[in-house]
Amino acid sequence: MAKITIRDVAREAGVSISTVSNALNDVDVLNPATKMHVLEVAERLNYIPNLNGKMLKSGKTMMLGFFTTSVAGPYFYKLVETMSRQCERHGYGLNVFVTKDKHVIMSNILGRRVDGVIIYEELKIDEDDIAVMEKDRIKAVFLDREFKGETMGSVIFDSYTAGYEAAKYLIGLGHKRIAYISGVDTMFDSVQRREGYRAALREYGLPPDDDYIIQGYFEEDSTFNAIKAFIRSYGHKLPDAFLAGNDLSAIGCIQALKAHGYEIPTDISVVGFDDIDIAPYFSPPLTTVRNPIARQGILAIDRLVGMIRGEEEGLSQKLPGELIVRGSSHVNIGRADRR
Amino acid sequence: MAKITIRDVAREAGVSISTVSNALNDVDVLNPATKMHVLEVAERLNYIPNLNGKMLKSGKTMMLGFFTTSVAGPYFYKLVETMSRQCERHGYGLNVFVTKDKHVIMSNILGRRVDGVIIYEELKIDEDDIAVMEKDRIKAVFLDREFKGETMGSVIFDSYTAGYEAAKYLIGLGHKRIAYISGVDTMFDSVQRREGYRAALREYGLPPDDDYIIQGYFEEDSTFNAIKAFIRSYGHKLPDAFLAGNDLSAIGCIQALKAHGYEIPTDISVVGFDDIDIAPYFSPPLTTVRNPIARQGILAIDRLVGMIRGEEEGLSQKLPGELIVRGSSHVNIGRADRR
DNA sequence: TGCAAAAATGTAACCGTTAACATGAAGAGA
DNA sequence: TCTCTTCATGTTAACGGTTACATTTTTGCA
Repeated sequence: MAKITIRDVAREAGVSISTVSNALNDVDVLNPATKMHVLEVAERLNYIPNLNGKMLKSGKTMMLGFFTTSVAGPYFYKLVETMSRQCERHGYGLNVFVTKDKHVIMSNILGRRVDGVIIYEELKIDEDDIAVMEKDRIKAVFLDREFKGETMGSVIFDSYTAGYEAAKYLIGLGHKRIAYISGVDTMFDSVQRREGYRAALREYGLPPDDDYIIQGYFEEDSTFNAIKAFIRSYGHKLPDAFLAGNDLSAIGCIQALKAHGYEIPTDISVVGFDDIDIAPYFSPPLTTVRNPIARQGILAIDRLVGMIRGEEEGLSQKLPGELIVRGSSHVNIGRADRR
Repeated sequence: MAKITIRDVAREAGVSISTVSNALNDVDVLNPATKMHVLEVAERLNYIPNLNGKMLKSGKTMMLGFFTTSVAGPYFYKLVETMSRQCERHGYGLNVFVTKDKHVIMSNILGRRVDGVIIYEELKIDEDDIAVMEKDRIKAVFLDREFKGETMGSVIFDSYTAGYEAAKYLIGLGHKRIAYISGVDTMFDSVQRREGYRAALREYGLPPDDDYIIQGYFEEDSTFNAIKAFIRSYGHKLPDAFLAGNDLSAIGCIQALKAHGYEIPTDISVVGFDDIDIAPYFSPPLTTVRNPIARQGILAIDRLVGMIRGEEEGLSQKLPGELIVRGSSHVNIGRADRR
C-alpha cells in the first residue's frame, strides 16, 4: 500500500493541494465548510503529512538534538527526562544522539536534522568545530563548558565552587587527609570540582597531594575497584575523608570501605556531588552537593528555544550547588587508621 | 551567511550538480581527477549536505526511533546505550522519543521521520494503531508485548518464567509468606512476573494473597515508602520473603526493612529482577534474575534493520532470564516475626 | 582518419510539502 | 447591467538533494 500524500487527499476531496495544506495548517482563509470536508477526507484516508517534505520546505524540523557521550547514570537520564518534557512543552521533540563520533555530530548539526542542539560531548567538539557552527549560525547550548556567543551559549553547574565548598566543609569537620575521586580529565565537571577542592586545601594550609587523586570514572563499580586497590597500597595511611566526584562514586567508595571493615562516617567521611534520587536512601544517607540537574535541563531548553525564535542571544549561565548534609560525613575523631 | 548547497559547490567546481552528488556519494562512475577536485572544493566550502533534502528524495532517514515512556533507571539507560551503539554499527542513528503522547508517536512514525521503530510504550499503542502501522508497512519491534507480523515483531524478556523461577527458588528456601512488589499494571514485565510468581505459589500449595501485592512503581524511593507503610500495617504478620518486580524496588525494600531493624537475608529474603550494574555491590549483594538487557537491545536493533533491508520478516523472540544467587536471600529460619 | 563503443558529465524530473501569486466567483455599489 | 472589491480556491515555483536518461567526450580498433 503506497503512502498517501497531500495530492491523494486533494484528489479525493476534489480540491487543490494548497487547499488541503491550508486546511491542515489551520490557515483561516478557507470556507469553513470546505475546510471541514478536507479534514474529514484526510481523516478517512488516514493521511499523515510526510515530515521530510515539510521539513525541507519549511527549513524547520521542530526537533532539538541532544548530543552526549553517554546516557548512563542518574545524572544523564534525569537530564534527558527533563529536557524531553520541556521540549514537548515548547512544541519540540528531543533527538538524543549517544555518540562519540564527531563526524556524526557535525553532519547532523550542520545537515540541519535539528533546529538547535544541546551539547555534552566532553570537549570532543573543538574550537574549529565551534567556529564552523557559528558561521552557520547554529543554535546551541553547551552543558560541559562555558561559552557565550551570538547564537550559542551555555548552562553549567558551578562545579568549581561546589568542589571548593565541599572540601571546605570537610576541612571544617577536622579532616586533614582528604582524597578526591575523579572522573576522567576530559570531563569538565570532574576537573572543576577537583580544582575547587585543591583551592580549598591550599587555602587552609593542606597541600594537595596527587597520590590522593583517585580515578573512579564517575561510575560505581569502577570506583569500588579503584578504592579497593587504593586501600591495598595506602592502607597504612588512608585518608580520613573522601570527596567523590559524584554520588555514584561516593556509593562505590563507601561499599569498598565497608567491605574492608571501615564504618562510615565514624571512621571515614565520604561526600559526593549531584544528590541523585537514591542519595537519601543509601546507608548511610549521602552527604552531597546538590546539582540542580532538572533546572539545568529546563534552562538549557528554554535558552535554546529562545535563540531559535530569535528572541534571545546566547548567554552563559552558571547554576550554584547546595550542600546537603546527611549521614555519610562526621567530625573527624581519628579512627581512620585504627588498623 | 546563507547555507551552502550542492549547487554552490557545483558552480564553484565548474561541474554539474549530479557530478557533485556522485563524487560525494562515492558513485564510481567519475573520473578520479574530477572527483578529487569536487571533494576538495566541497571541503573548502565546508559543504555539508542538507539531510532533509536527502531524506525526502531517498525516502530514507537512516534513523531509527525509540519510543519510550521513560528513560529513568538502569534498565532504560542500559537499553538506550546498547541500542544506540548497535545502531551506529549498522550505520543508523537512534532517535529517542520520551513521550506518552500517542499523537506525537504516531505522527513521527507515520510521518516517516524514522525508517523503523522500537517501541516501549506500556500499551499506549493499541490494536487500531498497530493496524494502521501494518497497513503502512511500518517496520517496528515491540519491547513491551508479544507481537508477530510481516513487518513488525517483538523481542521480550521472558518475565513470566523469570517470576515463576524466582518464586520457586524462594519456596525452595523454605519461605511460606512471599510478597510481590509490583510496578504498575500497564507494565508488561511487572504483570508477567507477578503472574509467574502466582503460578509458582499455587503450584506449591501456597495460595496467593492480594494483600501481599505491594505497589512499588519499579522505583527505589516509592518502594521505600510503600514498604514502610506496609510494615506499619502488617508488622504483626510480615512476609518472610519479598519478590521485588525489579532490582530498584528490591533495593528500596531492603533499605526500608533495614531502617526497621530487620537483617537481610537472615530475617527476610529479598529477590529482585534485572541484575543491574550495582546489584553485586549493594549490601547485601542482590539475589536477582538477570535480564539480558543488552542482548534485548542488540537483537531488537538487528531485527529492525533486517526488516528494513527486507531481509527478514517480523518475528517474536523471547529471552530467558538467569537466576543469580547472591547475598540477599537465605534459607528461612523463621526470624521475620521476631518483634 | 573514421566510427562505434565506452566512459564521463550534464539535464531535468522527482520526492511531498508550503506559500506567493494568479484566477475565478460572488457580492456591493452606481 | 456593469465594474470593483472581497473572498475562496487553484497553479506553480521553490526547498536541496538523487538518479534515470541524454549528451558529450574519450578511447580502441579497423
